[in-house]
Amino acid sequence: MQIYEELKARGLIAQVTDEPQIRDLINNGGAKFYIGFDCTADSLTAGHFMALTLMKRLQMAGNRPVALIGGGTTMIGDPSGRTDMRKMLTKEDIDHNAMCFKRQMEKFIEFGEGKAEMVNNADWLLNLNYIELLREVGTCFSVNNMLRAECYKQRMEKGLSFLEFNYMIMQSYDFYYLYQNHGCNMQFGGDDQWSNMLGGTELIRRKLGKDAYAMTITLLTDSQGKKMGKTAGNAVWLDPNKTSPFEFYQYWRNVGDADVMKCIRMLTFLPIEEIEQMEHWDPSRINEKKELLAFELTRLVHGEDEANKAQAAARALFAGGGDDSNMPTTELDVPDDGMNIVDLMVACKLASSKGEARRLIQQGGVTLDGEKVTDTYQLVTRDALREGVKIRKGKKVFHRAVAKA
RNA sequence: GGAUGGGUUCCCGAGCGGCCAAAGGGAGCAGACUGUAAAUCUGCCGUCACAGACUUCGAUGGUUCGAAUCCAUCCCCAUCCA
Repeated sequence: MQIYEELKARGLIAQVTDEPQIRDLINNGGAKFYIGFDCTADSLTAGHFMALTLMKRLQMAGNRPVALIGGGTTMIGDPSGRTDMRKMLTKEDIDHNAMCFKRQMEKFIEFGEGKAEMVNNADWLLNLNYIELLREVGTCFSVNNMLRAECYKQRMEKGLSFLEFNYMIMQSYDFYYLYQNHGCNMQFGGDDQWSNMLGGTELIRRKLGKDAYAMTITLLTDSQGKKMGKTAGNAVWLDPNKTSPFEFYQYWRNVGDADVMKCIRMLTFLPIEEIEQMEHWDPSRINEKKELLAFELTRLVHGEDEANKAQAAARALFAGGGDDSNMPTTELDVPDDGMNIVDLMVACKLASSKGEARRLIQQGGVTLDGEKVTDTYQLVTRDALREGVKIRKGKKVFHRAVAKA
């Protein structure tokens, strides 16, 4: 099976500008494609992960990936899929974030001579001259058309600033620039990027009379149509300091039944034939699939060792057994007379306030070393903490607290 | 620049002088049921020294025994007019 067919079989392709051309191009390794990443945070998320896997898949098929870090576009902020303006980031924050992105990507994709390239659009966007730009590319954009784009339509009611309105032009310019200076003939992105991407192919056609291609990947949504890769409104990060490998594993271990196969198909590198086989597994093996998904993804992001540890920890905790050495742990400075359970929970970030910690205890949701906590004043001695105690919040959150040596 | 309607707790959205830490919904958390799933039901859902106290309703001042609610100024947003 060739790469285009494989992507299709995995359900990754959402929209394409010219299917026969694109198929031909990527199946023959003739594409040099880019994906842009706006650096709005200091770590990539599970959402970006899919884009990274796509780069890798295409790279394995002989195509050349270009990872574009949006040091320039982040200065503006993409209004697509947003109901209000993004927080404005400072140049320093953006640079810092771009560095973090770079480091994470390098772990996953091979950069270097003849391999993947990494560019930062700050390098060309930041020095643009307003009047020149207007005369050069401004003439190629029809405001009437832009306003018809879905991404702006949604914003017509809530309000859209001129700053954000220009995002599409900047992204289009990126493609135009990369086409000319890096030989990029294709752009990939999430399907919320579709109109921005078309802006680029259009610009290239008008300015250069050449064809460039665009293709979007299906956003990973759960069976209810919600974007995946978030817990409680927070992103699942790829940075182990922000989302530990254990938590990362757990996120995927807990996906809904209806979403497992979709995730395996879209995110893992298991051969497509093997995945088709799994479709026919007995329904009782559903948890096997979830473990497989969680393990595979953790392995890809954090490495084999971490994946093994996370899996061992999860099995120990949920299937009984004693190996709790890989549980998320907080080291604390403990006073001589010990710590109150409530304070302990706040210190371990298991509760965001003491009130919340108390509530959890009152509702019977807290277990300390296997014993249900009933008293909000319960003291945990320093000796106990020196050994380390196991706190369980609810059904699934396990945490170890240990006194600093 | 003018006219009108707005800015309420994570989000949407009621409240329009005391009964308001503020209806309702969503999200989230916990409990029950389960399979570390979904659906459902129950409870919780500003902070603390949790009896009670303290801080919050765009900002700042003011009126009042008392303000999210009234007044003034300012900032921001939407719609229409320029």
